[in-house]
Amino acid sequence: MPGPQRDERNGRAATFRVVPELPEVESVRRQLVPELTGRRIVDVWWDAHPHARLSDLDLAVGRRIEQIARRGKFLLCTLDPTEDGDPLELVLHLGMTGSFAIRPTEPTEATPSRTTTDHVRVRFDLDDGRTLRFTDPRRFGRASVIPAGDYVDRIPTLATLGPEPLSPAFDADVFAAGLASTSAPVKAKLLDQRLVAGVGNIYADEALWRARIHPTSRRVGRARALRLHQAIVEVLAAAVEREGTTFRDYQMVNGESGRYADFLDAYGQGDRPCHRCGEAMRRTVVAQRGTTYCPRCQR
DNA sequence: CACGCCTCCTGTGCGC
DNA sequence: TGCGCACAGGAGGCGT
Repeated sequence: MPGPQRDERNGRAATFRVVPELPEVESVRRQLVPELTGRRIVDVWWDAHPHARLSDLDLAVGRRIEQIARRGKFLLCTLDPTEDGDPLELVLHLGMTGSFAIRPTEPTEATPSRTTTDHVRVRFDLDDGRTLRFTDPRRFGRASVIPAGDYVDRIPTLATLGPEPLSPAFDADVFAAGLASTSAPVKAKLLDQRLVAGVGNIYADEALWRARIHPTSRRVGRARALRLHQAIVEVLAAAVEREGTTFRDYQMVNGESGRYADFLDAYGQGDRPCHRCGEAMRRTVVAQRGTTYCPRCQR
């Protein structure tokens, strides 16, 4: 699951968190499936906060988790139908800093005092004596129970979410047409979630580097769009295969400076030589997001 | 509608 | 040592 990682930038070590994107969320999903499928939720607690994106979680009490699917960066848990036959759905989003843990259920009298500092935002007590904890320091995550599939009214972003990039629904021609009919920077369109689902800041930079497209490019012709389509699929598929581990642990080389493994070619590579042409990678801001690219091979 | 800027939040690094 | 500030970003809101 996403967690603190080592960074080495300009000779200084730093820690930061891996922001979960499609591969990381898929990895989390695969870990949750064997633990949660078939389990009944017997009690729920959640953090009341003015801006908490947590809603109607009490509706999950008494329900059984039937399936855990993923759309983009969302986890979708099907709950069994209510007495009147309406199936419910638990929608989860990790935001920037969300993570899950499954632990033995603690006695209720032992828990309240811990809630302010441990950043646990939601607890789902399960019928097997364990608790699913949703921890989210920055509160950008979300957890909502909705009538199954009622995205248009309840979670519009899900209703307008683009195709899954690792499925046949991600059509190259549709993608190219979508890029052709816009004036926004191509990176903004990748982050937008409507052209393609699940791409975030890291894999947007990686895919653009691989396709040799400048992140601020506002005119992406068909040939480059097809290249980018292919790059998105390759970058995400490779990351899913690595179980969403975006970064490998910081490693020392001959007792000198450490470096990333070769997983990342763009993100976080500012000032380093481009893995393809050796030019110094450059850092800028696109769509209010830190962006790294090669000024020579990405035009 | 499309685009793009602003805000939510908090841990962390860095300058002084 | 400690203070204050900048920075990180997914998604939602809002102004143009």
